[in-house]
Amino acid sequence: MSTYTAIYAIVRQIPPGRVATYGQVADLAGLYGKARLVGYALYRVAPDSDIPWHRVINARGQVSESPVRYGSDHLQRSLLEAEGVIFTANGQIDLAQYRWQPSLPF
DNA sequence: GCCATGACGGAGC
DNA sequence: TGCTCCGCCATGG
Repeated sequence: MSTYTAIYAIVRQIPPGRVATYGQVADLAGLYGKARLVGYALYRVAPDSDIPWHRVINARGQVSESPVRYGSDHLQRSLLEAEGVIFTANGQIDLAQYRWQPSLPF
């Protein structure tokens, strides 16, 4: 049982076609203000897991790019588009439309 | 055990 | 809206 266990549990609850921000996941996991840990947790989990890591984006509605990802950000965008998430010409996602709202009934 | 780093967020300009 | 700086804390050397 580690700190990341809560993070993984939250990410697994994100339904297809929806996205959540790092800060939102951190908050739901009881780690308000510690969004960095969420990013680090997803970096550790890797894509060979059953966790929908691609549904987690930053607060700006964009896919975070980093040298350590070696272009997996492109994969993330493809996975989201496959679920019906539309990207703007600026490479952003309309959070007002796609942000996961766990408090509201589906 | 200390130091640098990082898939981030928010405040300040 | 965009850039810079600081705080957060787990991980690796």
